[in-house]
Amino acid sequence: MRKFSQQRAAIIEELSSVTSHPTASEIYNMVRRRIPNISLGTVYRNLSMLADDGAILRITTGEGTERFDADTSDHYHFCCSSCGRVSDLALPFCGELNRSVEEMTGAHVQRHSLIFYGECADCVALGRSGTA
Amino acid sequence: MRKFSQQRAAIIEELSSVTSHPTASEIYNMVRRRIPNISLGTVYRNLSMLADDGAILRITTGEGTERFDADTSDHYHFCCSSCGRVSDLALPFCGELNRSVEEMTGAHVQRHSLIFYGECADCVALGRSGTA
DNA sequence: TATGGTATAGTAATCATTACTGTTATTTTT
DNA sequence: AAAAATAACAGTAATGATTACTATACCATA
Repeated sequence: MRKFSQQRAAIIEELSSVTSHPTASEIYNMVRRRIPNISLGTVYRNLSMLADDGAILRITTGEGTERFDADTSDHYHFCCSSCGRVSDLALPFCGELNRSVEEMTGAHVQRHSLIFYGECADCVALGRSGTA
Repeated sequence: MRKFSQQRAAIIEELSSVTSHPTASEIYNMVRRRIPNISLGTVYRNLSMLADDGAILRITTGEGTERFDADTSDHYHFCCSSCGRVSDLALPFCGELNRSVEEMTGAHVQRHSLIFYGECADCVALGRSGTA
């Protein structure tokens, strides 16, 4: 049975306290304020376990590093190519898509990931472009 | 102006000859049959340039390594968690989604990526599960 | 044929992530 | 509540994909 460690609790709490979809090392720095000698490996291991359990979401944007989200409700993301930020979208979730793909392919579909890429409103306003 | 090198031509040709969405090192091995001393760095650099130019597609599945696709038409992908294969889906493409997100957020949306995850029909039939 | 620009091969470096090892914490059993 | 069993930890080393670097080679044009 899975044991309840302070480290795992702190990771969940810190991740739940933000909406910024932090990376593993950002979470590491957040948790270190509470548990100064926590190991980066511990953060990675717990994030993986939690994501595998479905307790948190792992977001793969392709911009180098994985990001994590404590909000496990079905939703989609936007990733800004200029500042690198990832934000939630209030787009309706299409659960039926999974069923469509199953019928179309015979595969067993577990989930899908929909990510939009571009320049966020802030970056557009500031005239930034291209450079992360 | 961008120069047309044999290496780049070979990379495009090899990638166009398959529908398997190979990784950079798979493409490296394919091209090496024709240009034995081509460098892995050359493959990576050309794949990046081609993807940036929109001449090929870069597919980020989150299963460790990036994959590439010579088919640049708008389409979606399925990624099998058991065998790791990535396949094309004949799902209708929703270009209007980009516009919706723009109106909703004020961002400038360039593209979106929709990937389905699960166990492909072959793996379901063979009773494999979980292990890549 | 000299010049400037782009690409290349080969190698070294980077960086996110994972694996390993001996120790500590948590749970379960007595 | 002590002991036994097991999961998790800290710290560090290893892995592996990707990028950067450097000196050389190719190609076009003046």
